[in-house]
Amino acid sequence: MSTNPECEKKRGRPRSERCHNAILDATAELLEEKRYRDVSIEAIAERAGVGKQTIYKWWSSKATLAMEAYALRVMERIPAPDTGTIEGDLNFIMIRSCQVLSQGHMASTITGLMGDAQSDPVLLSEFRGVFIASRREMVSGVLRRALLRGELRADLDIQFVLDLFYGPLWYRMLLQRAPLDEAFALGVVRSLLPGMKAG
Amino acid sequence: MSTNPECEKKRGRPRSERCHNAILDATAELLEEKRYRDVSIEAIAERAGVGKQTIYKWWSSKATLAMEAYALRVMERIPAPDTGTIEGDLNFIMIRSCQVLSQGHMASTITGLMGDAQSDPVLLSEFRGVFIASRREMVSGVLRRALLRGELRADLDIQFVLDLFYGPLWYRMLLQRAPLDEAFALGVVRSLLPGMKAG
Amino acid sequence: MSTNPECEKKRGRPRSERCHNAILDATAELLEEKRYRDVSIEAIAERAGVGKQTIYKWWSSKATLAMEAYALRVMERIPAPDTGTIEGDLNFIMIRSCQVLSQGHMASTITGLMGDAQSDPVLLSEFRGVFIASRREMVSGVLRRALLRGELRADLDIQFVLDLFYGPLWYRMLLQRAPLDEAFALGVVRSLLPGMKAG
Amino acid sequence: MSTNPECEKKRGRPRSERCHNAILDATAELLEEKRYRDVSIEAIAERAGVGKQTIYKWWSSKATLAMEAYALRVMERIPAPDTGTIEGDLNFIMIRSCQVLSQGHMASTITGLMGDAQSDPVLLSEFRGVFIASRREMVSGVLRRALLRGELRADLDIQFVLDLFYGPLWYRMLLQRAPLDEAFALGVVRSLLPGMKAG
DNA sequence: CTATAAGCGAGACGGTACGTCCCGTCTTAGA
DNA sequence: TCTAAGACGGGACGTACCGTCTCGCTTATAG
Repeated sequence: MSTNPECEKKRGRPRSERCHNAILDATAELLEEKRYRDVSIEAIAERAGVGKQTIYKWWSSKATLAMEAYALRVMERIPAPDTGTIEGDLNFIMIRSCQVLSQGHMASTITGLMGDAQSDPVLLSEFRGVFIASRREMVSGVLRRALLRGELRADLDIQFVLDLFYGPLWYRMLLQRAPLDEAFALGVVRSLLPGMKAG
Repeated sequence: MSTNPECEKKRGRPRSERCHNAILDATAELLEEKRYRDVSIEAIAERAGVGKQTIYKWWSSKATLAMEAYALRVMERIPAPDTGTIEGDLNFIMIRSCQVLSQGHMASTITGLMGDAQSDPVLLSEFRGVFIASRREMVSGVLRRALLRGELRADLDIQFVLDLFYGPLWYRMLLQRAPLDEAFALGVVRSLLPGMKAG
Repeated sequence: MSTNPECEKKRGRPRSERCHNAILDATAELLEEKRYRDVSIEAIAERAGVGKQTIYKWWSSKATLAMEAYALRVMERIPAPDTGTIEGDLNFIMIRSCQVLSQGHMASTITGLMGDAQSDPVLLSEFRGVFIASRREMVSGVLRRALLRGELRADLDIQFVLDLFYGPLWYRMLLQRAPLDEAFALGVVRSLLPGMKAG
Repeated sequence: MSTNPECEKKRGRPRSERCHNAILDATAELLEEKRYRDVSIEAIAERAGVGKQTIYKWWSSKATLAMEAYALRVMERIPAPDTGTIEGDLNFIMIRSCQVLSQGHMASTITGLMGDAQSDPVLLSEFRGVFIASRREMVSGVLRRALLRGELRADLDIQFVLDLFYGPLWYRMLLQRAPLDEAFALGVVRSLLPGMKAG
């Protein structure tokens, strides 16, 4: 994220923390005000009271910047649950995820990022890292715990289950065909569990 | 699709079929050569040997044009199967879908369209109509047939099943975390069927 | 003007008088509403309720059309005087000319026409014919009458005098440095007469 | 001319002198190659190897740019004479002016500028400043000198005389009815002097 | 206590594409 | 055959941002 700051030698004026934050804040603000597409680097720079070069210096693209500024903090709103049962855990996660992804320009930002990422493999993997991996790992942990408890089939392909789990959520978010409500969340979990349960 | 064809009156020079096609062809060509983002209306006009205005006259945006030019013809490559069993039908559809969506700049185009569509409800519903609805209806027919045959639970929520069916596919296509191969296709169907089957 | 209508044979639908006038009226109206530059053939056609082609059929350019529609009728507002003395005649003409050329978008139209005419010798000579020649001839007659009366030097170069007479008027109109008022009109005549008078 | 040079502050990258000149040169070149009307900002930018925006940044219109690029340097070709007599001075100025205004696309450029200027008071006064004022002031000086020498009537209205002096020249240039030759130049001076001389 | 080296704001710059306007030509149907 | 309507290729408009490039100023460490 925004290049490694732990440089061996450090001559010259050190990076301004104030400006770093101002840029991230401006980006987050603008992404809440308007759609990803309509947020320009130029506007971010102006809002942050910063030269464009300063942005380009630390972030390679609007996408990278947006991920750090906006997306990360959003992803963190879905913490790892521990209700004791796999059903409870998954329900919690799915309901929370639906809530978070329903908010504001979330869908616009995510699709925008995806669009940019399709052009750029590095960016795409960064995107996966930020938006996907951390939540997948969290759910992964939940599933492994359930396995240990003997709730789930021993031969479960966790990565594949994660695709089945998150797929419908993203699909609905992007298509906006129907709301990401609690009924949907519970339905997804209920439908997947039969194929996962032990016995 | 390129404005309504219900031309009650037909005064003035009629729309040129040649130019209509030239534009669609040029668009399709360019979308195969480069990413959605990098295809400009200007380039389409030049390739088609057409004035920009002529494009703007019939299509409101690059997205609308791209959908008509490129996407439609791609979607048609997934015909309705009839293997006799729900398992066979769904496997066929999913395998074909994976193949089609893996090709060329497909993912880039779709994400680009989605990005544009997030800004514009009209466009989004048009997008759903073109890319989603027709295939959903096709699968819907397959499921209803299986219902009549008694293969599936009578209380099945077909629309919801469709989300579960297509969700993982789109999720993988967009994230490019793993390939859309046959193993994946068969796995999705195998995982969903237990929760759908009668008895 | 607008091509000769007295064609020998006359098969097919005859030229519509209504539309001819509608075009001229629309042009005149628009030239009174806005500057020459800002009047487009397209706007004239629409205002006149006429196809563009109909305009192009009868007039070769906006300039030609404008001259016929607007300028001619203006020029006719400066009739030939006969006060009995050269001084009286010239004063009358100059005062009237100043009045007419001060009105509305007159200057804009004339400069616009001139601009177009600089590119096109045919148009320029047409312009001279419409705007210049008729008034020059009128003044020419006035001068010749005065010559016969013995008021003026016998060796007077009438064409040259006309340049001196009209030059300052156009110069002021175009530069708008100072108003085309009566003082100016009388001043011009008063200044030129000494060099023209007999004896 | 090209926005104020009174840059109190000078933050940011300074204006490129090279590009400033490249634009002016390109404009002058193009105005010598073709008519004012046919010179586009786009062509100027391309010829100068410059972005369009850079032009729009420093000049508000093609007219302003043309004046600075082309007209100014032309006007300077008519220096103030000092032959000792008013007749000699005026003859020199008029002959020179006729020569300069006869050259190339001069008439086209000037009429084009005038056409644009009729729409825009600011531009018109700028036009007067560039094309008119400096030469008028020069002639004004010549006349005042002659007044001091007692050659001219003490009550001479200099501004008015200037209209009489320059009017016929512009009139002929624009109408192209007759050439701006030496005979014409001498004729104008000869005709005006009687009304100006003292005694 | 300088020198050197970033970081930073400001903003000029070459460039690409945008969406619009109007040009002058064309192609229909109907008068 | 004329007309209204309007589609069409084309050219230029003026604007918005892109990413890069100077500048002068500021703020550090290294000599």
